[in-house]
Amino acid sequence: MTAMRLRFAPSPTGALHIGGARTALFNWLLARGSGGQLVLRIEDTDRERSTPQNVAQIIDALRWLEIDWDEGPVMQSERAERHRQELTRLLDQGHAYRSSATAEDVKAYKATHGAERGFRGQPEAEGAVRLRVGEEGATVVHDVIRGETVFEHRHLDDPVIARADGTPLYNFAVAIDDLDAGVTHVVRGEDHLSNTPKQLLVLEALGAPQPLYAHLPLLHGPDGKKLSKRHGAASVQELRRAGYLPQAVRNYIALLGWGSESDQTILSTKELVDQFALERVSRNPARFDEAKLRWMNGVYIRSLTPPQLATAVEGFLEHERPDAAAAVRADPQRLQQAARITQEKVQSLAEFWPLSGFLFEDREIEPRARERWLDAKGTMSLREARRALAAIEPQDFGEQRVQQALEALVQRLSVKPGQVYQPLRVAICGSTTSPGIFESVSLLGREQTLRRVDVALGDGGA
RNA sequence: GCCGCCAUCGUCUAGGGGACUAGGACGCCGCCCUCUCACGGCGGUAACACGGGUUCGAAUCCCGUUGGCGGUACCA
Repeated sequence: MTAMRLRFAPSPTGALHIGGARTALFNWLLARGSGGQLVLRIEDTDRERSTPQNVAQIIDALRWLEIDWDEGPVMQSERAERHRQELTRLLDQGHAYRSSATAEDVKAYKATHGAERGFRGQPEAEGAVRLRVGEEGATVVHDVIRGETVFEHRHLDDPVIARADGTPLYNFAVAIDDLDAGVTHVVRGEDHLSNTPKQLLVLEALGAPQPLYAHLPLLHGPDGKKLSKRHGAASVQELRRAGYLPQAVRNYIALLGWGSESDQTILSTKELVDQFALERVSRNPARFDEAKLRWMNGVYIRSLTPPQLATAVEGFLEHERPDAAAAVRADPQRLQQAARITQEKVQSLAEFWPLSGFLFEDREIEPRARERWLDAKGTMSLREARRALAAIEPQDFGEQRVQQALEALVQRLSVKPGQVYQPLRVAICGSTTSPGIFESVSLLGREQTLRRVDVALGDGGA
């Protein structure tokens, strides 16, 4: 594959959304797969909505996703001189003209000339700069994903490419920037397809070479509407906060609008790089389905070694629950063991603390759990369990020994296992769900276990 | 309104004229495993938007309709 020059060019008007993340990923996969480069450009020419905070947030999100770039970030606003230069050329050569026509004027024009008729302004001394679009002919967008789309010039308005004060507008700046950056492939969302002829026309007026285009299908929320907060985690930041692993997010969003030839669902980043091809990208819009991401995240969590999971959990807690992070950091050994026994029970990093935090802190017993399992019968079982566990020497308090003791008790009492395990579970973790009871008890340790049982029994502590 | 893009299970998709009684994954349902929750295993549910063509033959090609989406800013 020949090396491709790609670019990811977000506008810093908000957080990096899932759609933007996918665009970034696709560009990155192409760059890495072809031995090419990826340029990061920040399109901040919208002075109203662009903020440095958003820039920082986008860069942070890309780093978290482990998507890196070879050049940039290039600030579009810092290229004003270049833009002005080319704008002047266009004006001088008569490819563009100034016009004070407003959106209202365009509307009025269409009312008399027909709605499908492109607007043509009269050159004036002042006003915004419009690119002259010919009456005849058409501009054809050759899209790697969609094939050819023909835009007839007579339907196109003379687009405004710069404000009256000379500052460039998107469709102009983007054409110049892609040109100067030597971009070979413009891979972006389908919402830009209608913009492409304008950019092509700018390039043509400049006598400049044109890149290849690939317009990705748009991403929607579960209801088919535009993705928004309402749909849960819609930005990369939110995904991170929800406890997803970056590699899982990469795998999942790669599958939105693309599928490997082998029909594989779980693909490592290397496999993604090796297998991704623009030619296999779908033309249909896709919906973001968090249920599948959750499942996939679980698969990735289970594929981690306990030390790796421990590290991920710690990083997550540091970000989301500093208090819990401190507790967990105080006992790295236990954290690793906790990771081991929790691994197959969670689908996100966020579930770790609720499920296994009891290994690091005392917890109130949930009222419903107490009601259900610490009644007269449960209390009796719990006393028996306490006795059985107390009989184990502290240094023998391993999983096997705990299991033996408890299983023997179940047998002796001739009750269902749950009749012994559930009250014990509730006593040590405050809830009816936890990692396996033998592992949990053993990890908690003899002393802590007995103490918590006593508290639950009302025999000690408070 | 106008210009344009798109249309296979609920969702992501495979499919590029006969291999399709339409395959995979998630979800959902059932069974098994089982100390809770999960994991895992097995099985099941479920789709070619509609109408015309073209063809011996269409999910696959063409046209139309409908629907969804995008653009239509001195936003990006």
